[in-house]
Amino acid sequence: MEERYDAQRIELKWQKYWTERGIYKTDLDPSKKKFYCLEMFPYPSGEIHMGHVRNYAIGDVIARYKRMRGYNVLHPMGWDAFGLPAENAAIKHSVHPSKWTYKNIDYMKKQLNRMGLSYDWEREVTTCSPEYYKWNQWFFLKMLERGLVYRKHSYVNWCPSCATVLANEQVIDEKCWRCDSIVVQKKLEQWFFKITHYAEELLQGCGELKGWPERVVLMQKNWIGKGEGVEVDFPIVEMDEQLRIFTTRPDTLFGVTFMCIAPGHPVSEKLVKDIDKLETIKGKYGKEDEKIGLFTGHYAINPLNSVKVPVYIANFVLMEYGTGAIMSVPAHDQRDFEFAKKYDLPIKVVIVPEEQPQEEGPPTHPYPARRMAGGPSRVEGKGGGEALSLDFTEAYEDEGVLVDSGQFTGMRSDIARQQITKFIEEKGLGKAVVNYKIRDWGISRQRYWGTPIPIIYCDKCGIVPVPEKDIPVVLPEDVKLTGKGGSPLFELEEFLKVQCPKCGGNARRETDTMDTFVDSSWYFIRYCFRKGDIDLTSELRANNSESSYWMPVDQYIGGVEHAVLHLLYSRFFTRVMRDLGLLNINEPFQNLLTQGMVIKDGAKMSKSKGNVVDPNYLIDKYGADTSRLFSLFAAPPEKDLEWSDKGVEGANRFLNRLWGIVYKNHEALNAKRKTAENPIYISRLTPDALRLFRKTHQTIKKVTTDIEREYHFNTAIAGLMELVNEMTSFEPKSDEDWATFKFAIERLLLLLSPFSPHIAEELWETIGNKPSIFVQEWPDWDEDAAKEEKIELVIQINGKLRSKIMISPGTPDDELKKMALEDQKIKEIVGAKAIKKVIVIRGKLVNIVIVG
RNA sequence: GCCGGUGUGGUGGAAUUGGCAGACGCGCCGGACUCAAAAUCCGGUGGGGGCAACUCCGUGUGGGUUCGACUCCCACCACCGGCACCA
Repeated sequence: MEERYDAQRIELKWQKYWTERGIYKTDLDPSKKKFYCLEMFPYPSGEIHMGHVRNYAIGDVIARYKRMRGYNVLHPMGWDAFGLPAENAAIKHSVHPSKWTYKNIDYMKKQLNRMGLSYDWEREVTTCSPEYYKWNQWFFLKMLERGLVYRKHSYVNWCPSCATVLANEQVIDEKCWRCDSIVVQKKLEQWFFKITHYAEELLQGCGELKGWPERVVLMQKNWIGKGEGVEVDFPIVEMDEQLRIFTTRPDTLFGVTFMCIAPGHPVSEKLVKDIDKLETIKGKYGKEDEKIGLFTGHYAINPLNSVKVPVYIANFVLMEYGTGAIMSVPAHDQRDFEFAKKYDLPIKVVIVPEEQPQEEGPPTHPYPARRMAGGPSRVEGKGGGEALSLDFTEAYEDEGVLVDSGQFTGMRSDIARQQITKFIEEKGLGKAVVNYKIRDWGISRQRYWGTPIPIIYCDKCGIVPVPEKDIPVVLPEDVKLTGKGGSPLFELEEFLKVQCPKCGGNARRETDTMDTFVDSSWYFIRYCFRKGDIDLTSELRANNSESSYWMPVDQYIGGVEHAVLHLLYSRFFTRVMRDLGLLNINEPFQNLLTQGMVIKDGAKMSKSKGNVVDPNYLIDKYGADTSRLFSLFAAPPEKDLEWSDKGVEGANRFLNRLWGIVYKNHEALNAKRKTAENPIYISRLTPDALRLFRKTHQTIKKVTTDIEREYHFNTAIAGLMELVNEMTSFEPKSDEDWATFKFAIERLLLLLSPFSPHIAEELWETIGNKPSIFVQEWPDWDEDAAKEEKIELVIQINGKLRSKIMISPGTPDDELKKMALEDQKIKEIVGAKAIKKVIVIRGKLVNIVIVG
């Protein structure tokens, strides 16, 4: 054994050993309980960063721990390999995206292996390979058959200089993330996945996500955005048109003083003759800063009270939500209020704050001032209270009591909502409806490096899906990427020109590719099988298929930035696949851990801020074990991790100390076969040895429960450090001492092995055990052995710490009370004062309550 | 604006059910080793007061509940994150 801890040497040694023995290869084994441990796969950008190190260190600890716990663990890794950066690199460096991507994968795979991660590489997924994206196309075709894919015109984010559609997340402050051009809205014909078909189910399914962080579930719920309300038809005066509106506040229907419709609303062109003015409004559509409107000259009738109200075109009304038309109640909606002020429209109050019972004081005002907050107030005088002051500064949007609302006057607003809805339905004026904020998922991208959409356009037959037998539609490689915009596929005749599968005539292929989020929506299902060109659907449909064994994922780990998009899409895809008879689960991810960011100098590490720490440098200098240990020790996984050079050195120091202890004793440890597990030894232990023995059991307990309880690795590692501190001050002399010492070291190495696998494996061998430590079982602790012989009893007087005494655990309450009262210090303080009460918490404390 | 989260020493963070606040690490201070330094090892380290035994204060702020509150309740402040004309 070498005196110096040489991380590089032992890490290479054991990585080679593990790979050669294939100890991470996983097979289906129905006799064992399965555990599917998954980390979000990386985009092969070129190099791993600290975020990856943290993410994958967390996942690896869980995978290794579960394996030692006897689970059959699936722990795979792959590459989210399609995407725009590859195209950018291609243009900049004149390399093909494919070459660039595969080169990056090669390098990053080496980096991951240097971290000593326990992946089964035989299941590696690379989304840009035809054998993978073929199934994107297959799903597309099946969804098309089922009406879950459709094509429509819609507004999309368009970068004029790149000449491509951008995803929402690629638009930063209304600018293109790549070239900083202002992104515009452009109407384009695009392919959509009908995720809204599953909106209700995805919302309901949130209830099943017990193992997810609450905030992520909440973000999903908010994203789906269910709104229950009612649609009401307002007839337009002197026209054969109904204006259908949606509202969640039917209780305010009597307060309608005007109507607004979206500039893109189909009726808008019928109502407005001045097209120029309409275009002006359209130009300001969706702009948050100002509300502008245009009076159409037309009026509509409120079907509830037959009041005639003017109809406006307004830029703030969205075509995409509800019906694209609203009833405006300025007294009870802030936006309507602002609009009414601007265009001098009437404001009619129909809800006032509910009367609160006043406990004291004269009833100077019928409503508590606190709740009025700038809202409407009643003017004293006119008996019935119908006269209301209108000089308030903002809309009153809270609940209250209806006034001036016909037969519903006096009703509480929440009840009125139900009653008016019922009334509308009975009279046939409209119907109760549910709206969702979630929109269908536009998947068309005018990019090259993605999955070709398997569609053919024929002049005679129209839109023709590529027949199933003809997929994959392979992405051609011999293209020229100029960066001038537009898909290079458009220039490629061999790709573009195709025979129509229906009529055999000349036809043209779709040149758009799929959003890369499609790739990542089901990759975790592909991992259930070996890599290669498999017939995925037959594998999925097979009896006792590997997917039914492995799915769902037991633990998913990744950044919170995917809280909505990727996780929502995956939940959607899982349901689609279920309905295609390919899966028998509803939710793909049982438990989700969203790890925090890696922070340096108060900001997320990023190249533009120049505060990145290169994992290569870290592993070169300290080794993978130190790097892993630090990233797990510095903060609990779900919190942000503040980078600290000194902290890394601390982690390294700990491993060095451990190495030193073993080095100092390795010959003796190797010679001594026996460990202290045998109770005969225990009875003969010296007090020092007994203390170490007890600490060892306590540490097993602590580390195990810390891992089980919310993966609190930071405190688990702190426990390991305590045990090492204990060992440092222990000098074995007798056989019993050595047995105790060896026992402590062996347990420590087992407990350390998921965190810092190489050094644990090396020292395990050094002290005379056969590799691999990872075929060992996770150690158990003995509750009795972990128990302290004497524990401190805290004695408080009136809740303040006044004395401590040593007691035996299990001393009865009466005894504790007696001991506390007899304590010298306590006697002095209590003196002659009367004792009101004594509270005894068994094994912990006694609190004496005295007067004065 | 709406929703959610977080506030603990010089610092990253502990504290399982309301029961010793500050585990463990970093830093700092002192000591050992050394010609010296680094590394390593040993000891100390929330703040104020006291020679000392000891004592008072202390978990963002202000209240409350309780024998007892970092923990529960109410109000507020600060920071972080998500959504944002969603009718």
